[in-house]
Amino acid sequence: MASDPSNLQIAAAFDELADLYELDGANVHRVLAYRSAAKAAREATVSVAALTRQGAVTSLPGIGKTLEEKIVALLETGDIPAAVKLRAKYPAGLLDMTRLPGLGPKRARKLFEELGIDSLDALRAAAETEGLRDVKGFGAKFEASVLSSLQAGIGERPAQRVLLHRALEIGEQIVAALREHPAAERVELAGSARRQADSVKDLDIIATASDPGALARALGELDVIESASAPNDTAARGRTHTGLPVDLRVVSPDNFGNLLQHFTGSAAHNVALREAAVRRGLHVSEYGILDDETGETLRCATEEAVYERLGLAYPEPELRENRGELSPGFVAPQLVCVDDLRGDLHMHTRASDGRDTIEQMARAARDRGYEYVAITDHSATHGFGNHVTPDELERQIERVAAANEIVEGITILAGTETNILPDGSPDYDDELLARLDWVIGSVHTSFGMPAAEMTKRMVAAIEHPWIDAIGHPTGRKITSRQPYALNLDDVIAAAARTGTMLEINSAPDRRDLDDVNARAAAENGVLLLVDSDAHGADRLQHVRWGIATARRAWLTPDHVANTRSWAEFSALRKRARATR
DNA sequence: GCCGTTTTCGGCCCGACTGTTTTCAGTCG
Repeated sequence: MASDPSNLQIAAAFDELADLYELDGANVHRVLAYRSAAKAAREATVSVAALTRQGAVTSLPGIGKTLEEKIVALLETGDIPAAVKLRAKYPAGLLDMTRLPGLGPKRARKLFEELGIDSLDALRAAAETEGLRDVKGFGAKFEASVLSSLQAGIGERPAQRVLLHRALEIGEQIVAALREHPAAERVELAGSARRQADSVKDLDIIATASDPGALARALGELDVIESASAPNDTAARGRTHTGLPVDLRVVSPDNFGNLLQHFTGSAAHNVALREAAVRRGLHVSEYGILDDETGETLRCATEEAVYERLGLAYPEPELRENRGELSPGFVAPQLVCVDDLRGDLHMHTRASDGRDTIEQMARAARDRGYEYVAITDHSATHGFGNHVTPDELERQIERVAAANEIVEGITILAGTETNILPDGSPDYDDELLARLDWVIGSVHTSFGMPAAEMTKRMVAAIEHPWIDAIGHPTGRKITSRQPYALNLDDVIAAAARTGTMLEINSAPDRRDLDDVNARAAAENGVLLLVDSDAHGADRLQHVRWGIATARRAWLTPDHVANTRSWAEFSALRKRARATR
């Protein structure tokens, strides 16, 4: 029997239903209910399928009786009857069509019903023969826009998202350059980049200036900008040479807080914020806060003023995802930051696929202010010529001992990133693992196992007496690889039970665990690690991305094991507890 | 379709832009 659908699969089913109902012309709030349920499933910290079997799924926000029935159908039959019915009614090509600018579900459906257009190809053909203008509400400009969009490849695939580190590399340059401009006063990055999301689709910048028009025009003159237009004195829109859209808004200083808050989002946060405001007789927009009673609009120079007027504690941008930061009892956590880290427990050297030596890595770590590092090269079965045989690992232990003599001011741990074999065992003998100072276990092979087997494999590794931590626990790559099938609630429970740490791997394309799962782990008493997984000394700084995820997971320094001193951290390792 | 200091029905965020219209619905962020 097939295994239960994952939370991501259930979320995808709800998103599909939202799309289909929207095409079907359903009430917008009903469509929103499905999208909100998809978000709830995506962000649930336990298995939604399991929750459904326990009859408790309606405890999730936005999931009621009807959606519960839909999940039950998905569990029992593998599909949802309403989706089957609607798929038969609306060809999949209609959804591709709605990716074109100016063509939403209503208009796509109209073209389908009146002209039988059911794909991008059919749409192109109709636009080329000027057939679209026969339909009321469509004209020549729309035909031209369709052809131009298709020419540009829009619609072929969903809009490309750029990994955060790539976007910030450019975004921070743009902000720094604009700040240098003589007309600039305040310049801040907003949007998902400011929230440190996994990936972004554009950059939003909010500014104040003594000469707004001059600053707006300055965007187009930056080296990183390929082309830009400044339609008026308060806005500019451009594109970087890498194709990333950039929006700049220049606002009056007494309104800066409203705009920055509005454009930082997230959309879900802003919707919930405005709903909370309405309950207090207030209406929030990017222009201010309108008071029903007085009819007056309060303009805010700072974001803090916006939240204060609404009677809400100020949430750091990383928390603004409507995951509890607007709840009445919200108390802003003291989020962990890069400077809190005192060690890095996952990095590679030339012994496997790293570029630098043990000493180089250790010196670079010491220069960052760390007290300890673990050298964790890939293990015996890693392959690609990057593996460390058992003999080689013994020599590596000696090399680490030697490096400890040479490099002062930091403790270097002899470690490994051992492969977790399909049966859950590590690929070195226990005696060898016992001689190390530190062991990370990671899955690098057999990603395709069913959830039940993969979970068993992972739990076995967690229960291993010498495996201190699990590296990149879900195997996801943000834009290129789905996490492997895994019951993370079982993994988290096992980690909590055994005192095994779970890593937030900081590689910018991993950030694994992700924000939602890392938060769940912490809430269940698991200690998280923020590791660089650096393959060179210049990559130790990647912890910035792991810290970004940790902050989005609401983590304080207490939740992160490697914010502790060596004396404290050392005692948390399984080998230290075993010999106590 | 969800939800409840507006509790079992009737609400459910805000504003700009656009093309096609003669006053706005649909789309977008």
